[in-house]
Amino acid sequence: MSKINNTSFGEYIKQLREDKHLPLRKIAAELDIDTSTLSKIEKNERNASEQVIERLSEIFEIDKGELKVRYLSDKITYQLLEEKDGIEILKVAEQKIKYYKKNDKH
Amino acid sequence: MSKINNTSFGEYIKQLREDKHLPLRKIAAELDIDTSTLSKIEKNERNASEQVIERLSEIFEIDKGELKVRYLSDKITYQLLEEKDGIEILKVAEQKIKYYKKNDKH
DNA sequence: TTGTGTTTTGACAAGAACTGTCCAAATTTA
DNA sequence: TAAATTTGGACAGTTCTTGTCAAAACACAA
Repeated sequence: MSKINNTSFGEYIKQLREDKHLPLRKIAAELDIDTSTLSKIEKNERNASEQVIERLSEIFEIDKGELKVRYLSDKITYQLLEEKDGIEILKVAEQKIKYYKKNDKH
Repeated sequence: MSKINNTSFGEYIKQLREDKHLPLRKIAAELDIDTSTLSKIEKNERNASEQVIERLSEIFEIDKGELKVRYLSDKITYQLLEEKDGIEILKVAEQKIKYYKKNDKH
């Protein structure tokens, strides 16, 4: 199983930021976004763009792929949380992705 | 593993419709949507609303839950098809959903 | 407590994405 | 060929997302 825990994307980057005792203001400046936007990203109230994710991975020196996994898994979780058959939906999606990858259809 | 094959949602309902030799026009009327909209749904170019999915399940006498699984797994597959770590993202999402369900947090 | 820096919230306009709708072109069927 | 079916493009209306700003709420040292 994966080692990524159940911390949300927002909570995770907030944690990274606080570990380094940096204010939102500073990170937001480095990301070239508004402080309030970053605040909302940390509270999972706004999307993080591809660019923001990339810069975050640089700033905190973490793998970009891992960060994307955290981000996108969060989004999918959110989409399925109210669904009765959430887990089955994921299983079927997994089959489909494997099928498409196998057959080179992207 | 699930028994749902790798047919897309659109292809699937198109198949159901053609098996009964019914024109788009008729089904669209029953769904109370435009013929061209149904055409696009069958080609996966438009979203199917909750209501449309429900009516489709009635018209073709299939389980609504299964139809939703087909529909939503398609959407998720599409979101992840270009991602390098698609499968891992699904695994992490699965953990998260289980975690939330266990802790009753919806 | 006041003052200073930080974080959160709500509002707003601009832009993007999605919807239902119509019509004409293309395709299929008879 | 003619009729029916299917598809594609265009359109306005709506909803959702975005970046931006300013004020409110908060934390906390002096």
